[in-house]
Formats: sequence, C-alpha cells, structure tokens
Amino acid sequence: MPATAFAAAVVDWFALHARDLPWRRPGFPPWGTLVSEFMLQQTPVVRVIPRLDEWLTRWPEPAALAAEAPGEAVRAWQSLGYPRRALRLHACAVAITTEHGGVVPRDVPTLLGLPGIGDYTARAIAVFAYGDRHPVVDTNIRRVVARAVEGLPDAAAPNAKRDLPAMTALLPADDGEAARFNAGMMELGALICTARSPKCELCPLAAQCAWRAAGYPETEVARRPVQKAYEGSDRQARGAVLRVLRATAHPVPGSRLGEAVTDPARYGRAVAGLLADGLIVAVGDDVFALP
DNA sequence: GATCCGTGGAA
DNA sequence: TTTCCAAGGAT
Repeated sequence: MPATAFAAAVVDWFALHARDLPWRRPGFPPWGTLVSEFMLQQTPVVRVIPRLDEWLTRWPEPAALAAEAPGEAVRAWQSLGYPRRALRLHACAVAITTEHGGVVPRDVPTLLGLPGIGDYTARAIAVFAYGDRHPVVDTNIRRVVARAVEGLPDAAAPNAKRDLPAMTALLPADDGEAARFNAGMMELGALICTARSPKCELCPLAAQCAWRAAGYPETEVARRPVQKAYEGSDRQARGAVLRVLRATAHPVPGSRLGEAVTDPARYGRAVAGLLADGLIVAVGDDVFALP
C-alpha cells in the first residue's frame, strides 16, 4: 500500500468527519493553538474547551498572560489537572514576550526551547498554527500506526527516534495535505481507532489495516497499570492543598491547608513538593499562597 | 528509561 | 467498585 493512498484515505475521511473544535476555526491564532496544546497534554478535549475560551478571552495574547503573576495562571487552570502545565504556560508566555517579540515562534527548534514544549507540542504548533510540514506524533497517532501499519494491538512506549520516521514515511509531500493528514490521524485515533473498543467497521483504513489483516491479535503479556493508584496518593494530596489556595485570594496558614489532607506525612510531602515546583510560595511563618 | 505529575468520565 | 486512560513534559 503506497503511503500516498494511505494518507488519502485518512484525509478524505477527516474532511467528512472532523469535529468542529475551536482550534480548527479559520483564523484561530497561533497563541490560541499554543494554549490549547498545553491544555490538551493529558487532558480530554471536552474538558479543555470551556477553559480555553476563558483563557483566550482574559489573555488574548502572550504579553497579557506574561504581565500576570504566575499564580493567576494556576488559579485559572482550575481543575484541568497537572497544574505544573499552568506554570510552564505562564513561563512560556514570558519567554515569548521577552525573547520573541510577543510572537509565537514558528520553527520547531525554537519552539522546543520554550518551557513546557516538547516533541509533540512543538510540531503540533508548527503544523496546526502555521501549516508547516512536520510529522506530528501523539498517543493517538502512535496507536493508529502500530495497528494499521505494524499490525500490532497497541503502540510500544513512545520513542522519538522510531516514531518520527514512521510518521514521516506516511506524510504527504504537500504542506497543507500533510497538516490535514496529521490532524486526521489524531482524529482517527480519538474517534475510531480508540484504545478500547475500536470502531473498525467505520474505519477508512479497514481495507488496508495490518492489524485487521492479521486477525486482530491481542497483547500477549498483561500490561502493568499505566498509573499508580490515585486514592491516597501524594498527587491527590497536592491537588487538595492547591484547591484550597485556588479558592481564595489571600494567603492561607498551614494549619488550614493541613485540614485538606488527613495524613500529616503526606501533607508534608505535598507542601514540600508544591514549594519545590513553584506552585506555591511561603509568604510567612507557615503561611502559603499562590506564586 | 523509569517515575512523577491531577482530574474526571466511561467501561 | 476498580481499572483504564486522555493532543505529554521534565527529571
């Protein structure tokens, strides 16, 4: 199967079935794409959309966010999860404002130098905000490639040295076509070639899918849990402490923060970790606030 | 390369 | 109820 035919099947399907998402609107600014990509790092689309709208209304350009205290980004992040992303996004806005004239960079190496931007996000911005031709590799695309091309039930662990060439081999030559292919592959993984219960009967690649041709072999060894238990974890404790601080504009004494976490040892680790990450600051003797 | 980092909805 | 997992990045 030629790569061009593979890509054409995806692009044609995407033209018919793409969701109407905010960042796909004509004229959506690169800054909006950048903010959306930060929010979409490990957070589902449906939870991102309302928060993205709030952020872009309040901070329509990088300089507006850069002018705020970083704690305001943490507060406005609300319950999107992984609040370190809010801090990095703020730092990213500062860097764009001070080092790049307030304009979201276009080239991948420059994007990779910004806080919170890694292999995925750098290429996503270059492709979706500026229309340049690069392979984009996210968890959806890795799964689609693993199944349709390699005939495996699921993707192996992320590996840029292997994943980027694999996607490059499928990428159309034309810039715009390549961008639609990247987006279409992600959409296919999100809607059809899903992690659980894929909808193969609706898949535009069914006729050429290596996994289907092999009879849908399953994973041989049981995979270990993707995450440790959240209940009773340090992450849960950090979330509980931060939730208290997000809810007030004033500094809060440790005695009151401690009420949010039952286990004293866990509370101690949570506060120490949040301080180390810069998500909270000490403003007095055992009194804390957002940065 | 393994581990850490939130939150919430679906199966 | 428990488990899975969602447009990752940093260390």
